[in-house]
Amino acid sequence: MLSPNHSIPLYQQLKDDLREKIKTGALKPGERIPSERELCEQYHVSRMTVRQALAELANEGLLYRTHGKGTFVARPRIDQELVRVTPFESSLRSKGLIPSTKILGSKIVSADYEAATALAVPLLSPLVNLTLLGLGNEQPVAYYSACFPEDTGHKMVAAARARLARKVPFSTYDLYDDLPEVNPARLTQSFEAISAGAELAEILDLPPGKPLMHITTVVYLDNGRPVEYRHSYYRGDMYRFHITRPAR
Amino acid sequence: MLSPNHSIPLYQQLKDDLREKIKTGALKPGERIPSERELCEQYHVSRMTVRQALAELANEGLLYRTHGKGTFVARPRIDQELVRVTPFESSLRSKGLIPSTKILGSKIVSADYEAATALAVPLLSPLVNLTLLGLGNEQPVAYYSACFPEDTGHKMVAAARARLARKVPFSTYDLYDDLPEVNPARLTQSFEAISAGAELAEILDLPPGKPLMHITTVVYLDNGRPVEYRHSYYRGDMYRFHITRPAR
DNA sequence: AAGTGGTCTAGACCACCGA
DNA sequence: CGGTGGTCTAGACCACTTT
Repeated sequence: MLSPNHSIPLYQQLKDDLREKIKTGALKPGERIPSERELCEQYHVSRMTVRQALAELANEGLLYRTHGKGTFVARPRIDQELVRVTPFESSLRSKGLIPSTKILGSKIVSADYEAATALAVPLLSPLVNLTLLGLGNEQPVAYYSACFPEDTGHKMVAAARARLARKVPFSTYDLYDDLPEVNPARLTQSFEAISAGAELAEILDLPPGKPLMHITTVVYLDNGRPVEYRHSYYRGDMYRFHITRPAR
Repeated sequence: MLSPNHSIPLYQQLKDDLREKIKTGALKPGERIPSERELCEQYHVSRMTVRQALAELANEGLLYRTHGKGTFVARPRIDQELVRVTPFESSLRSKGLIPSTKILGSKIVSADYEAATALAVPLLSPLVNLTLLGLGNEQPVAYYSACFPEDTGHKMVAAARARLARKVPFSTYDLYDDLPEVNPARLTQSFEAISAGAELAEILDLPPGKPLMHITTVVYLDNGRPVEYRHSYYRGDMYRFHITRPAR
C-alpha cells in the first residue's frame, strides 16, 4: 500500500515499489506486469499517476511496453541493444584483480568555465567536488574527479562514504543506485587518448608519458538538467571500453 | 496552430513545433519559453498535453525545467551528433585541417583467430584486407586496417578506389554509403588508449610512445551477420570521440 | 500575492492485439 | 469481442520562486 504521506509523490512510491519487485525477482524478466487499470485499483491511484510511473521506468529501461499487449519487465542490461560502458568492478575482476576504491577528497569548489557550462550554472557557483581513486590489487588504475551541484553533491559524497564503510568498491556511476531520488536519464561522454602528465602519473603511480584514457562525462536527469560533470582517467593498459550501437 | 488531424498526436505536433523554433533560433538557448498555461491557450490543448510534450523535450535534452521559475531552452550540447562517432571528414575540418585519404594497400589475407572469430568464418578463410591512411593537411592522423569476407571486400575496395579517383576523403565508415546492397545495422566497438609502437609510429609519422586511440570495430548487417572487422588507430592529440547514450 | 512547474483525479475516446 | 496501452480533457491542490 502506498503511504498517503505526501512528502513522497505517489508515482515515485509506485516506481520504487516496482523497481524493488524487479530487483528481488518478484517480477521476472519478460514477465507481464499488471495492466495500468489493475495497478490503479491495487494502489488506489488514478491512471495518469500509474502512467507516469510506468513511462519513467520504461524510459529508464526497466520495462518495455507494447500497445494492445501489455507492459513487460525488460531483459537485464546485456541483452539490450543499449550502449553500455563496462562498469568498474566487473572490468577489473575479469582481469583477476581485486578492486577497491579510495576517496581522495571532497570539497567545495567554485565553478570554472567548463564546469559551469556543462552543469548550466553561473560561473563561480559553489559545486561539490569528489575525487576517487580506483585500485586493482591495491595498485591505482583509475582516477575520477566529479563535480555536482551542491545539494546532490553532498548526497553523493555521503553515499560514497557509506559504500567505503561497507568496503564495497564503486565508481561514481554506481553511486546513483544509492540515491533513488536522483534518476540519471542520459549522458554524454567524450573519449580521448592522452599521455600521463606529471600530476596524473604520480596519482596513478606510473611513469609520465604512459597512455591514459581520458573520459569526460556529463550526466543528465530526466528533467533535462545536468547533475554531474566528470573527468575520468584510466590506465590505458588496464581498460577497454566496449560499446554496442546502431550503425549510422 | 495544430492540425486537428488526429493522425499525428497533439503533443507530438507541439514537440515538433517547439523543436523547429529552437532549431531556427526563434527560441534561443537560455531563453524562457512560454509557461505551460500560456502554451495551453496558444495551442488550444490541455495542460497534460503540454506537459507531455515538454517532459519529453526535457528528457531529450532540448529543454530544462525549474520549479517555480519556468522552462528554458538548453545550451546546445557540446557534441552535435547523437549516438554517432565523429566521421572522418568533419572531425578534421572542424580543426581547420584539410582532410584526404590514401589507400595503403589491399590484399587477400587468411583469417587469423581474431578475425575468424569476429567475422564468424573458418580459420584461414580468405579475407580481403584494406588499409587506409587518413591525413590532415597531408600529415597522417589515422590508420585503418579492415578485413571483409571476400565478396563484400572486393566491392569495398572498388568503392574506395572510386572515392580516391574523385579525390573525396573517406574512412571505411563512409564506404557503406556507396554500397546500397550492404546495410550495416549495428556495430560493436572497443576503445583503448595505447602507446604508438615502432611500426605505427612510422606509419603515422610521429615519435614512438605517443598516445593513440585504438578502436576495434565489428560491423553487423541487419541479418545479424558480421561484415567487417577493423582496427583503427587515431592520433590521440587529433581526435575526440563523442557519444550520447541513455544512462544505466 | 502572483506565477511557475509538480502532482493528481476521474473521467473519455482511440488504436492495437488476441481469442 | 474485451483488454491493453496511447492520447486527451478540465479541472484541482501543492511547492517553489519572484515581486
